Amino acid sequence: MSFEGRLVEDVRDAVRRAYDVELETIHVERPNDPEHGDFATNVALANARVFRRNPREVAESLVGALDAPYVREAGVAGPGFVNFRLTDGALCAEVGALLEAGERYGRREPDGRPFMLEYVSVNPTGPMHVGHGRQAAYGDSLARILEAAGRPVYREYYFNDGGNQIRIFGESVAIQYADVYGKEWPVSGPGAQYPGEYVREIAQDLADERGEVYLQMSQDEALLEIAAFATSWCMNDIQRTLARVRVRFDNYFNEKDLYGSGEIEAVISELEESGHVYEADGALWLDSSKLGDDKDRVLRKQDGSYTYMAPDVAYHRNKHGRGFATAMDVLGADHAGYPPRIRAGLLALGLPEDFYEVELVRLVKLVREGEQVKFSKRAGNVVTLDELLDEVGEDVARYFYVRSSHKSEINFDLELAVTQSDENPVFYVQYAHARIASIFERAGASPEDVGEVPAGELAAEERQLVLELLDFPRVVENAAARREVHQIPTYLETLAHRFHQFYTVHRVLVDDADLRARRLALCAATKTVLRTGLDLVGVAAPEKM
RNA sequence: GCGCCCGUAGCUCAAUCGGAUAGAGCAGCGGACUUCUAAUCCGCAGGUUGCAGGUUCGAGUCCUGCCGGGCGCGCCA
Repeated sequence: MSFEGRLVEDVRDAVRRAYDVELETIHVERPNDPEHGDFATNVALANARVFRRNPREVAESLVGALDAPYVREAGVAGPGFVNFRLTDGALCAEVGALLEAGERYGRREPDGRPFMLEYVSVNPTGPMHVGHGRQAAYGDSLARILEAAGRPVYREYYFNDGGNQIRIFGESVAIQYADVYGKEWPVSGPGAQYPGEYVREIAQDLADERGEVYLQMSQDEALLEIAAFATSWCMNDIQRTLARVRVRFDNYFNEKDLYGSGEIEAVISELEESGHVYEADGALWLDSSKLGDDKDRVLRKQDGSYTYMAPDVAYHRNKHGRGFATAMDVLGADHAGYPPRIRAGLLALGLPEDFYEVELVRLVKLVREGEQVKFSKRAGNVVTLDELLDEVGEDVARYFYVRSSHKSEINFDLELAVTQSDENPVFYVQYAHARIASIFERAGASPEDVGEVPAGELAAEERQLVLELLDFPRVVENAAARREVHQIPTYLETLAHRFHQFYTVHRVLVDDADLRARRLALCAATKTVLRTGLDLVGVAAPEKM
């Protein structure tokens, strides 16, 4: 158990002894100012009313009643905080426990029903762009963090290879394909066409692989096959890019399967039985306005075809049927209108309210030479994720994507990203790791060989470093519970800073055997946590830089 | 107009779900390498946390109202 957990229990005991009162929540935290001790609690302040005494007085009696051998010093401060200072021996022992746990430190064993996480899910009509990159980085990191926090995670990518967008996309490719042979493809309508060089590339590949056949067969038939070729081409492209940024999925779920299995019809009739649907203007509506949405939504259009909502509700229903405790969608902020209607549909089906969860990831604003780059798929001036990766590298991209809260917009200055890459905080963290590796190389030892941690007095920088290391499990837990991936980078930067401070002041490879062993243990522990933390956001921990 | 999200140092962002003197990086200025990697460290400067109220021992954090920005509000996906 962590010090925090132990302290909470011992403070609870102290309260019981002093006042014969049972408190539910006791908050222990690490003060900002080291002068205030290693840990502090505000129980006296928060519960002054319960005790009917002034907070400082309460704090005094709690200090008197506290029985915790690992606490060297407990004192009252400020308006009524109780500050704790731990013994160096206990801190050293904790570092030993950390090393014992190794890669498992900060991680819990997976337990409970699996958590379904859906992310990216971009339509196979083009390459991934920089906005998708952020969703991929966030989603994959969140999956890793949830797993570390003990939730088994199943990662799924939902893709649509039918529907209107795909038809238009197929036609766009067909036009270019015909052009390869100097022919013109008869356009079916005024619909939008996909711009971008990759359309031509697909058409060329199609021509190279299959030849002229599609110019001979019926147009409808040809279009189907061309669209199939094109979407599969794009899926390959997307998967290659994802692999490049170390983002993986357990399953790719195909929308077409929902049509084939009859699940959509089943869901529609179930909704009809629920009494939440009605017919109007020749269409079938869901009374979603009664289920938290802004207005009612159409499920089946006048022409008898479904809106996208029908398969999407069926899809989430399908997730529930597969036994997942939670289904979370990671979506771009431009899809903010989507969750309320899906939620409405699921509520109508009688699914529990907490089954469906959504995290919206803000879009990435691209800046080039101080000016914002407006881009849209339609205009064809997208900056692809691959281009970004070519410029800044995988580690920088992944780290930058998740460094700030997914709820805030980020500006990505392309020029700056390249020219200032040396000052990127990701290198700061990686450098700390490489520095430690270098110490072990010099010592002719391996971090795995570090055994017992000889107890002894710790210098201020060592204390700060140890306390930071011991905070890691809480950070992971917190990041998972709040779905805040950016807490990991924030933590890693603080930890790296603590290490660099320690490194500057204290020499590790000294003659004194105990001191050397203790400092090597500190280094090994830091290295472990840095590597684990970097892994949680999919960034490499280099041995050399 | 309605709904959701966001306004924190010149810039990019944090702030442990109400705690003590709001912190980092970059940019600026000044220091520190004959010793394990100076991609580092230390110091200085930089703030009315958009504005105005409210809740209480205590507010960047919670409530209300404004101001400013983003996104959404299709029988498109």
